[in-house]
Amino acid sequence: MNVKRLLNTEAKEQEVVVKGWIRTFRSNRFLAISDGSTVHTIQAVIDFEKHDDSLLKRLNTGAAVEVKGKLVESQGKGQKVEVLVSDFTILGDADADEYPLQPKRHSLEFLREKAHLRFRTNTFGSVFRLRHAMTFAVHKFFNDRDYFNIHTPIITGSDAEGAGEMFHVTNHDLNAIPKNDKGEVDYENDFFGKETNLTVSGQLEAELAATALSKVYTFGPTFRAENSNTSRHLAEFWMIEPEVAFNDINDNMDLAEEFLQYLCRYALENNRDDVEFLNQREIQENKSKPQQERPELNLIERLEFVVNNTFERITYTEAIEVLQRSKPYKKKKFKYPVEWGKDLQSEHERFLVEKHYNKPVIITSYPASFKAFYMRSNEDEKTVAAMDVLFPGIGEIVGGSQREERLEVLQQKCLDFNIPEEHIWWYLETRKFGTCVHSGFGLGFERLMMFVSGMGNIRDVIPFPRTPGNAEF
RNA sequence: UCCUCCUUAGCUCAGUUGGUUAGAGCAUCUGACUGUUAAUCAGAGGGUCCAAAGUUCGAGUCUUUGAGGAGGAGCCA
Repeated sequence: MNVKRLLNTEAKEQEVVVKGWIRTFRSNRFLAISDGSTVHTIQAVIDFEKHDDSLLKRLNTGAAVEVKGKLVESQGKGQKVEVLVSDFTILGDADADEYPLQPKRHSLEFLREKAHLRFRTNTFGSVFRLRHAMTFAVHKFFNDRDYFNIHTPIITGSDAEGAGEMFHVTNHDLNAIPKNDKGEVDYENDFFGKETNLTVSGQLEAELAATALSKVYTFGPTFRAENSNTSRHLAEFWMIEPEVAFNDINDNMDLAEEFLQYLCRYALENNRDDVEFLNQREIQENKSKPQQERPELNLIERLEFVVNNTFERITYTEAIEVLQRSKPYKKKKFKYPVEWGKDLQSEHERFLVEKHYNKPVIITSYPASFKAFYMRSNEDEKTVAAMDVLFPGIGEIVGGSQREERLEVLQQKCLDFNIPEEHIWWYLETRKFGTCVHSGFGLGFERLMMFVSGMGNIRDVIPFPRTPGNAEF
């Protein structure tokens, strides 16, 4: 039985076996053992007079142990039950001189460099249990609503997405790259016979499936070779992309809102221990920050806020008007200009979400010029049926749109965006045969994880982050 | 890629205007104590002050360059 189940077991002096790793050994008597099944440890009480001193000395933080004994009600105050140890075995030593994790606070930066061991801390244990729960909740949400999970390719020959810089995939000898007559790289004789990359989005392929299975979603790894050095970007991340036939942009917004609320509620209801631990961690961390930088709501309050409030829905044009009427605009506090046709900057989004509306905001109908080719043109022909969901502290957590389903309009867009039709002939054929209104969006899984865990750096919500200059482990 | 900041003991951090032998807490080791909750108490050991070059009688402290890290911007999820 694991620690999580043992802690919820009635103590009747029954014989139990616990295997796990030592967190602390206090007073030569009290062993706190974690097996990762829960944020809590189980206390094992050792009668030190009955055991060899040299054996007790090896009960260091980090060592793997097996203890046998009776499960009894605890005499102490911190826990309900504990194990009265009759026998214990040290399965794996952890030399206290060398083991880097001590029963004290470590910085997240330090633990990031010890990513192979950071699973053993309370914080990362909670984060990664929560990550599993969110993964499960994503699949449950869609499965319960008759969606089908589609595995879109990770290696792609499609270069039409334009979502960002791509990592090349090749089998060529990089020290002697074969060139063709024109002096260009000879992809014809490469493994796939054409230029290939790691996917930046499964959306185009998901659309193919949606135009037959109606309701589909992808949940897979995504790669961007952008040189982005921020706390919100990774070179390798996981993205969820639902795509739904016959949904228009409003249905799409409804879906995104319901989905995000479901996930936040799931964390609160099913991972209460971990969320509460992370809530306390954040409160402790904020104590050392100046009052201004502390969030108004704590983690649990923020999750409850999302669950209990509808998202504000405004158009890009309305957002510009709100910003132009705002105090920071009039006092010239914004660094970047606010005018129709200019993209919203982080400072503008933050103002709308964190100051003006003070709740999640969905912005729609962006000018076509700074959105992707596949987004559906609105009647005004200046804007497209795009939507961004903005969250406090995170910024853009969801980006999506109604897709352009009219073949001629899409062909014209390809021309405008310099996308050769022969590159995406297969995509265009969905518009040629039985085309239909359809919509979808992308949710960055790690951005969601930042929100539900309260972690401020995206590198701390994925086990082994991939960022520019770092692919350790 | 750009801007700003940081790098001092195993970890978290102090270190004043450039001035003798660079400090604290935790961890480690030795001992005491033994129903503790990051146990407590006493003592001890532990430093290439990120690297290189420079200014200076003298550099942890000032300058330049480099490396690593963080925050912000851009791009986005």
